[in-house]
Order: sequence, then structure tokens, then C-alpha cells
Amino acid sequence: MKFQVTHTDGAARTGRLETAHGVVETPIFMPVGTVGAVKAVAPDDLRTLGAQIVLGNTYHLYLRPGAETVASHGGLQQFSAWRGPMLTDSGGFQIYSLGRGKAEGKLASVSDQGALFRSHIDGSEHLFTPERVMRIEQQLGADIIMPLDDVPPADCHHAEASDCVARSSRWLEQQAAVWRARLDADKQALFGIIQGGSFADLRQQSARAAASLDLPGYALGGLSAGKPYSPNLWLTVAETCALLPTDKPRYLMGFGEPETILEAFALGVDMMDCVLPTRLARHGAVWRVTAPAGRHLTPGEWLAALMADGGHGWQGRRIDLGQARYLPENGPLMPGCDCYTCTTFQLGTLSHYVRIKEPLAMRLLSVHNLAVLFALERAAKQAIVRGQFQALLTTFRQVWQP
RNA sequence: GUGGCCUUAGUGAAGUGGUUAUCACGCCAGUUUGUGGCACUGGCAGCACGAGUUCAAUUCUCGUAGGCCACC
Repeated sequence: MKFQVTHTDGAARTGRLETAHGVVETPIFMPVGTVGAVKAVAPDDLRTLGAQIVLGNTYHLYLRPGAETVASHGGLQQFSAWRGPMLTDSGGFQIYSLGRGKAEGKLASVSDQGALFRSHIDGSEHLFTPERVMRIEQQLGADIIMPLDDVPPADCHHAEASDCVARSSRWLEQQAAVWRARLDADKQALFGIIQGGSFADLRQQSARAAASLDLPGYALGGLSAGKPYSPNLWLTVAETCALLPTDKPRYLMGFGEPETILEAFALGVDMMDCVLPTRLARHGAVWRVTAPAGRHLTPGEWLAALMADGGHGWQGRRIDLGQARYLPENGPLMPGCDCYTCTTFQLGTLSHYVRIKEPLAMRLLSVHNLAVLFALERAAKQAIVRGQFQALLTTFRQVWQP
């Protein structure tokens, strides 16, 4: 894998990431396809939307259908029919989501040896050691692989965060050694993950240890687990980015709301992922940015128009399409959006689909939410190239209601 | 016309002589962030009407209205 920064604008930057399955123009948002499919969204939809790279999850794919099965289908890219660049998460997040983050019914526990999972499918036990995770991810065949790390809740205390840093660093060293010993290491880029919660000293310690391994890329982990929006989240992100090499891609794990991708890009983050656009969509919620009444927009024009207006009279927020109030609406969900959903269906129809739990609603709303993020992503790239990123960020902050 | 059964939230149901009448859908508000596959948490809203028995009736009795079934 190769990466080079192509333009910078303040801390924000554009870049070019060459993987075994294609080129990725950063900064990017990556849709999450945990089990080998972005839930409710077909690969054709993703291509039409302009997605560049898709995530998969080692833990889930290992349990079903099994890494060997995926390998026998020609790897995750072929298996999922996406065929473009892919990244697999390691299962480290599941130490949090199935274990640490739960008060009862824990399905994961951690020791220095690795993570012990109890399958949520049949209750069987599975030990994920650093070495084993590397082998599974090799079989899955993604272009970028994440190491097993120990993820604490974002609001954990210093002592717990410190333990997680120590363990994650040790595991990362072991995994880097396994990865480096491979003949095909250049086909799968191993990223290092920085832990440390919101503690500057721990983040620094974690970043130093990871950077010393000279890996192809680095990720900021543990910031989306549990209570994500601490007041100094962006300070933590900025400080951590500053600790990382400038010539390697930076991946902020687990964030992806419209305003958060711009905030992160502004600080020098190159890659992000999040389940929210697709999860919210499956539950009937969409992101929508709307012009003042009477402002006519053609499909694909909304961001240009927003900037031209300086944001005056515009408004952006999340809405719940299941509400009865949307049934009479006969215009598009979001005027100015060029996604399939907005150019094809009336808002009232979409509301009806959500209300009757028509499966099609999951696809249509997922497509729209992803379209909003990708529109912002493209606008960000363009603004960075032109040296106008700050204006984009400032304007969007004005109109977006978190 | 006669007999039987029924009427509880907007809808469909459960239940009880005694604090705050249960459930589902509905409506409203919220949560979700490296996905435990279509979720979760709150709030709103009700005993058909009238009379009687009783310390106390949504619950028991009678009547009225409406509904369902059977028979003539």
C-alpha cells in the first residue's frame, strides 16, 4: 500500500491511498459492512454513491461463515461482490461492546493472552490471540487490516485506560512482527491503533509505541466507545494526530455524523467509519439539510447552494421519517440531494414505508444517509484543494443542529 | 319477536368488590457512533350510559343503547 498527501489546508489534507484493490482518495468516510454486506445496501448502490472502501469485521466473519469459507470465495472483496478496497476491523471493539461496556451478560473477557469471546450465536468459546487475529485477517484478505486492541469505554479512568494502552501496545508489537514476517505483507496494510482514552499522557505513550513500529497507517481508537462526545474530544483528536507521522494515513475509528466528519477532517483525519448512517436509516431516521422556503434546488446542488448562501436560512438535522406528519409531504426527502432515494421517491411515500416496516425503506434511507456523508466528503476534498476548508466547516457548523 | 353472549385508551385484546387497571399496535419525545440484523427507553390516552346493592362498583344486579350468534 502506498499513501501520499496531495494537498493541505491548515491541518486538513487530501491524499491518495493505493491499495491492492484500487485507489482511495482521502479524506473519506467508510461504510460499515460488518458481515460482508453493508446492511440493506447493495454493492451497486455503494458504487453509485461513490463509496471507495468498505469495512468488514473479523469477529463476525470468523463466526459466520468462517475465514476459510471467505478465503475459498476469493477473499472478502469477491465474497461481498464489492471488489474494491476493503478494511477489516479486528474484533477489538467487540471486547468493549460485548464485554467491558456491558454491566451483565458479558460475552467477552480479556487477558494478556488475548480476548475470550462467547459466541452470541451458539455460546461456544473462541480465544482471539494477536497471532490468531493476524491469521484470520490474512484469510479474509482485506486491503487494510486492524490489529486486535483492548478497547475501554471512552469515559474510563486513568488506570483502566493505562492497562488498555499497555496491553494494546504489547499486542500491536506481536502482531506487527507476525505481519512483517509475511511474504505478502505489502498486499495487506497493518495499521496501528492508538488508545489512552482522553488522557494526553497515555495517548502520547500509545502513539510513540505505535509510531516506532513504522506501520503503513495509524488509527485513533476508543473514542467512540460509550459516551463519545466529551467536551475535549476534538482536542484529544488534534493532539493525537499531531503525534502521528504526517506521511501516513490517520483513521478515526467509529465516528461519522455529518458535522463530525468535517470536524475530524479539519484536524488532519483521513479516514473515518461509523455504523450510524446505516443503523439510523434502518430505524427510520435520516439526516437532512434544507434550504430556506422558496429556494429552488436542482439535484446535486445543495452544498454549492448552501455555501453560496453562506448558510443563511439553512438548517440541518436528523429527522424521524416514521412520524405521521411526513405522510402528506409530496416533495423529495431532501431537495438538492442527488441520491436515488431523493430523486425517485416522495417524502410521504418514504414515511409510509418506514411506518409499515417495508424492508425497502432500510435500503432507501441508508442510501440517502450515506449520500449526505459522501456529499460532505467530496465538498471537503474540493475545499481543501482550493484552500477553503475553514469556510465549509464554519458554514456547516452554523446550520447543523446536533 | 324470543333466547344467549358481548361493550375496558384511536384500534384489538387482558383483568380486578379496595393504593397508581395490564398488553400490543397507535401518537409524541428521546437513545443508537471500529453494528450482538432490523433495536431500545420514556411519555400520552381508557372501564358504553343510567339506576340499584355495598363502607367501597370498571368488577355484582336491573334497565337503556349498540353489537354478535342462534331460533321463530
